[in-house]
Amino acid sequence: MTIDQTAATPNEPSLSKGERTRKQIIGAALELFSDQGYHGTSMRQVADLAGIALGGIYNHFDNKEAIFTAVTLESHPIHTLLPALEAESGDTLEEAIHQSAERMYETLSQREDFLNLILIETLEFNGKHFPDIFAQIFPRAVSFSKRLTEKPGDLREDIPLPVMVATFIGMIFSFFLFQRLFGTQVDLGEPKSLLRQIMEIYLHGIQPQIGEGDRR
Amino acid sequence: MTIDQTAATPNEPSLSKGERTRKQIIGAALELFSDQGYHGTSMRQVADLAGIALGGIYNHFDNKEAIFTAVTLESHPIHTLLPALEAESGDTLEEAIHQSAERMYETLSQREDFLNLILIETLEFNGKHFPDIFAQIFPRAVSFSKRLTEKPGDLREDIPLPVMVATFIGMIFSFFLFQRLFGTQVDLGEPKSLLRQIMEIYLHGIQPQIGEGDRR
DNA sequence: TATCTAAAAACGAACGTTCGTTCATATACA
DNA sequence: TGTATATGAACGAACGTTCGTTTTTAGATA
Repeated sequence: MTIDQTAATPNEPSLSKGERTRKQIIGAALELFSDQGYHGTSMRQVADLAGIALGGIYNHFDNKEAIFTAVTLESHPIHTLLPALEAESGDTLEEAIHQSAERMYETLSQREDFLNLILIETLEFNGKHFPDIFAQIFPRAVSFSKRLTEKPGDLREDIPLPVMVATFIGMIFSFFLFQRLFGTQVDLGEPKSLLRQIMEIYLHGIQPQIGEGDRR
Repeated sequence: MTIDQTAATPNEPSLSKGERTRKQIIGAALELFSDQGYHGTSMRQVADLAGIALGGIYNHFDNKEAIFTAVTLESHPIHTLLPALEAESGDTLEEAIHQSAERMYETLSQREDFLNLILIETLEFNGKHFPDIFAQIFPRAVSFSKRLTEKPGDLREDIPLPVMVATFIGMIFSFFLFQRLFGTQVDLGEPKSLLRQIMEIYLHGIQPQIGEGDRR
C-alpha cells in the first residue's frame, strides 16, 4: 500500500474524510452508550447523532460491537484519567496523595461517561475488553506506585504496595459511585472536602501505626 | 432454557399458585437481569427460565419494567446484605470492623447479583429506584454507626461519622468491583486476607493519629 | 367427599414495532 | 475515472405486548 502524501492539503485536518466520519461515529457512540448502555442504544441513534445515514456506519465498522470495542480502546476516558494519576506533584507522601486524588476528581467529574463505560464493560460485556484496557493501565500504575515510595513519609510494611495502590484507586472510584447512588439522598458535605476526608482515612492507614516523626 | 427454580423459593404450599409463579418470575428475572442487564434480557428468556409461557407473565406484571421494579423492591439482595452489616459482634472497634467486613464479604460473594443489580440501577435506570432502596438502608446504617461509637476504641473527631460509614461501605464495594474488573489480571492475594488488609487501612484512619485513648 | 362454578392462571399464536444488517444506487473525492 | 463514502429503502429476526382460548385453582354447595 502506498502512503498517500497529499502534502498540499489546504484544510487543517490531516484526517481523511473517512477518518473524520469514523471519529464522529465513535464520539456519538461514546455519548449514547454511556447514557443508555450498550443494549439500550440503537444503531439508528448512533447514526443520527453522528450525522450520518444508517447504512453509512457499516462503511466504517463491521457491526455494533466493533463500535463499542473501538470506543473502549481508542476513545476510552481512561486515557484522560491516567495522566491525572501520574502527574508529578507534592513533595511529601501526604501532599502527593491528596493532590493526585484531587486531580483525579477534577478529571473524573468532567467525564461522567468514564464511570458509565466501566459499568457497561462489567455488566454487559462481563469485562471482555478489560485485559486490553488493563494492559494500558498497568505499567503506569506501577510507575505511580514507584514514585510514591520515593516520597518522604514511610509506608507500612505489612501491606503490599499493589494493595495500597488498588485501594487508592478503589476509594476514589467508590467516592464517585457513592455520590451517584446516594448523592441526592444523603449529604456528606461538599465533594472536595469529602474527598479530602476520605483520603485522610486512606493516608493514615498507609503510614506506620505509631507515628513516625511526620506532622501534617 | 433450563428450568431451575426452587433454589431460593421451594414449592411452598402456603403460597397460592399465583404467588408462587410470581416469585418464580422474579427469581428468573433477578438472575437474567443481573447477568445480561435489563435491556439485554428479553421477556421470552424470563418466561423460559421461570418455566411459564410468554403470555402468562402478563397475568402477574403489567410490563417488563414492573418486573424490574419488583425485583428491586422485593427481592433485592440488599436485604440479605444488611443483616450481615448489622449483626452484633466484636468487643472492640477493631474487631467489630473486621468482623463486619468479613460477614459482608461472605454474604456478597454468595450474591454476585447484588453488585450487578446496583450497576443496572445506576446505568440503565439512572438510579430511579434508589430513593426507595435507600429508605430501607438508611435507618439501619445509622444504627450500625451508633453501635460503632459505643465500642471501645476512639474515633477521629475531624471526620464526620456518616463519612466514615460511607467510606466503609464504599471500600467493601470497591473491593468487589476491583476483583470483578481486574481479578484475572492482577494478583492481590487471597480475598480474605486482601479484605483484612484493606480494613487495616480503613481502621488506622479512623483512630486517633497518635494512640492515646480518651473519648466518651 | 364429591360436584359445581366463577375467577385466576396458563397458553401460544399473532400484532405492530424496532432491531442490526444488507443492498443497490448515488455522490464526492483524488 | 476509479475508489471511497453516503444514502435510505428493504430484509428477516427479535422485541414487548395483546388476544382469544383453554386449563387449573379454590371455595361454595350439597
